Amino acid sequence: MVETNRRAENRYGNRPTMKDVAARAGVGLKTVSRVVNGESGVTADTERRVQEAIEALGFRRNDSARVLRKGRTSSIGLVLEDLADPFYGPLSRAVEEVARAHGALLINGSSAEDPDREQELALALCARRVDGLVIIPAGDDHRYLEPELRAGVATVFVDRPAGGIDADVVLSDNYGGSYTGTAHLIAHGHRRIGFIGDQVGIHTAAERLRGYQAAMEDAGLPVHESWVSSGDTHPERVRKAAESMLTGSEPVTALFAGNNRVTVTAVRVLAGPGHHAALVGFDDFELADLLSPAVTVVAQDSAQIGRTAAERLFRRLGGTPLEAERIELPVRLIARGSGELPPAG
Amino acid sequence: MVETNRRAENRYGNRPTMKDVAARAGVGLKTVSRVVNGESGVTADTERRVQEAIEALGFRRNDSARVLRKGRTSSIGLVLEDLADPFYGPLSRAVEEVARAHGALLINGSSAEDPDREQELALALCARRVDGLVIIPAGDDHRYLEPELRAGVATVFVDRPAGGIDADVVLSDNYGGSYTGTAHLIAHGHRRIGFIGDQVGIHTAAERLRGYQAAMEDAGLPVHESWVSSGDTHPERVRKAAESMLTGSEPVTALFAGNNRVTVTAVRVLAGPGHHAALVGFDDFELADLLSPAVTVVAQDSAQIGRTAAERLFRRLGGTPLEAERIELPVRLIARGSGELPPAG
DNA sequence: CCCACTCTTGACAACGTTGTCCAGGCTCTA
DNA sequence: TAGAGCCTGGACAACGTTGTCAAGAGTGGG
Repeated sequence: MVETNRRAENRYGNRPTMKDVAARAGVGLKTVSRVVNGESGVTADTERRVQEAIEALGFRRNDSARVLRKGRTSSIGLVLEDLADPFYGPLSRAVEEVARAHGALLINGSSAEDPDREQELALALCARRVDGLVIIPAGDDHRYLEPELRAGVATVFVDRPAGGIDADVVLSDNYGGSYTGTAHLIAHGHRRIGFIGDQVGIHTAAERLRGYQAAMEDAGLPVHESWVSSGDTHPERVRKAAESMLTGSEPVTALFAGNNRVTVTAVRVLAGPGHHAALVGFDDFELADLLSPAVTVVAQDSAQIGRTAAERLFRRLGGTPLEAERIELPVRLIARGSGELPPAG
Repeated sequence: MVETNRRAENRYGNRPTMKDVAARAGVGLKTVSRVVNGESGVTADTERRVQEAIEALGFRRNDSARVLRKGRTSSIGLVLEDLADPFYGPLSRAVEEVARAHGALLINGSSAEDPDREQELALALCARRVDGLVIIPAGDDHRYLEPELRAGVATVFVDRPAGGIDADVVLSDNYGGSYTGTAHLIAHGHRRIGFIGDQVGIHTAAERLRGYQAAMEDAGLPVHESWVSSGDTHPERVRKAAESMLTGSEPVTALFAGNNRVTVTAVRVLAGPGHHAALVGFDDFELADLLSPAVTVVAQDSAQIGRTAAERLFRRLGGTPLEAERIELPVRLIARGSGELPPAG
């Protein structure tokens, strides 16, 4: 009686177990296990009886118990910034596809760019004993993962290197892409070019800024301090930054936007009255080609990044011993028009 | 020796357990459990010793074992069509936020609109013993979930009702939205309006088609058979459909696009030379306001849909007994210009 | 006809955690 | 100072599964 109560309270629905199936089919526990896992060594007749019992009871194997016994969960974790960001959708999907090909499920969570939340999430995933982790870092100290790495949790970082630990990282050629994009503007006659990017604490943002600066310097162009704006990518801040660059005492004739969100805001500003400037943005986005002018971008392939990271992770899981490596993927300048506007005042 | 080997082979890294922590701290197993779970009844001194041992060994509780014992996983599953689709990003994120507020993790997977894959995923999630499921159906028979529902897995469907079982569903007013969008075109003088939608087997697609037809009928307008095209949303098919409607013997002067992917393709077609027509699309999309003409849409709030579904799910998990319910969320016509083009030939 | 072998089957322990329950030591009061 | 009561800590079983191992049934060859 007490036993019954406890079960009814604690557990949902009191699901049938292999024991129940075994009892109903009149076979041993292990035989049920064999059938459920498609192992050999069960006669057709026995298997049929077991299958019938499974059907009748609506049995479904409890993977928690299985995991406990086997030590592998066949699931991997993905910590990203924001699932709703169009950059991460394809990335996440690509990771999922690779995981699926390896028979693994994907558990993911958004850090909302908060380092504490990143850590909380990553550790929660480790507590679930995911086999591996793909992390898009929000923070810059990942020593909290040391025990996990030692315990064999395969870990690959994406978009930015890990801080304080030695781990794989897959990222785009941010510096080179930014350099190329800026050079594109210079090649079309621009000499006063503004840069609006994300907070410099973020690795990608810093790299992209560096690429812009190098391109300017290599072209012998000065960079007026009012031409560089780094900070959060909130539309209002970006809008103000863009407007002051376009109307200041040293007005720019072109803008380089440090990421997709900045680019979109920049497009909106430039669509406003009286603002004419060329534009190149980092990250491609849907419909960029249909705007007028169509927006020239430095495109990174987020699906490719996700795929690369996930494949690396499964190679590690497969047992291949690998040194921590930095894998840099190329980016591609897609010229569509907005970068070719002449710097006519 | 044999024991050691087995562990080293099967398990990753041989993580420390509470037993190891207990041994190192010189306390009992249960005391470690108490410290880890923040339970009372442990002196400050004992707690400190245990904490030190945890730090030193890099112990992290194994949630699989915990789940096995407790019967609840504090995780929910989300089965959607494609994480990379911009409609599902915000939805997924919203579900995640609600889950987070309830201390649960989100496991998600893409069905790729394949019913078999949907089932495979949903059942895999059930095997992990997720506490609840949010499903965007790809198939139309969900009786395979009956044992799970009986076992207490809270389940909420999104976007389309479940087939063959009695379950909650959260969806947009597809019929009404489509009716309103079509009526908007009619109000601006269009009499020959084409409809391009997804496969009619899909509930939302059928409802939207119905809305279009009703609006036409209520306005006393005939619907020429060549004006309706249903099928997959592959750009090439949509492009052909649109072009034949625009250039056929009964050319349309306006298009109603049944979902965001169709809308985008339609925009591309209309941007081509010689094609002039008004356009209203179902689903809003980023930058719709920056195109020329800006695209008028019937917008559904995917984040709101996700939030509503997840909240419903957690109310069920909280123990509130609820009848299966159909929750229909309103949609909103956002007039931006492309719907107001006059039907001038 | 018996032995050796194979094939099927089931008993049992273990995975790492938490709930139950009891023991021992302490404090406080009469 | 003895007894009652409280607080801390630990032994043990159980969660549902799988790996190990051994027993029993059946088969074929000598």
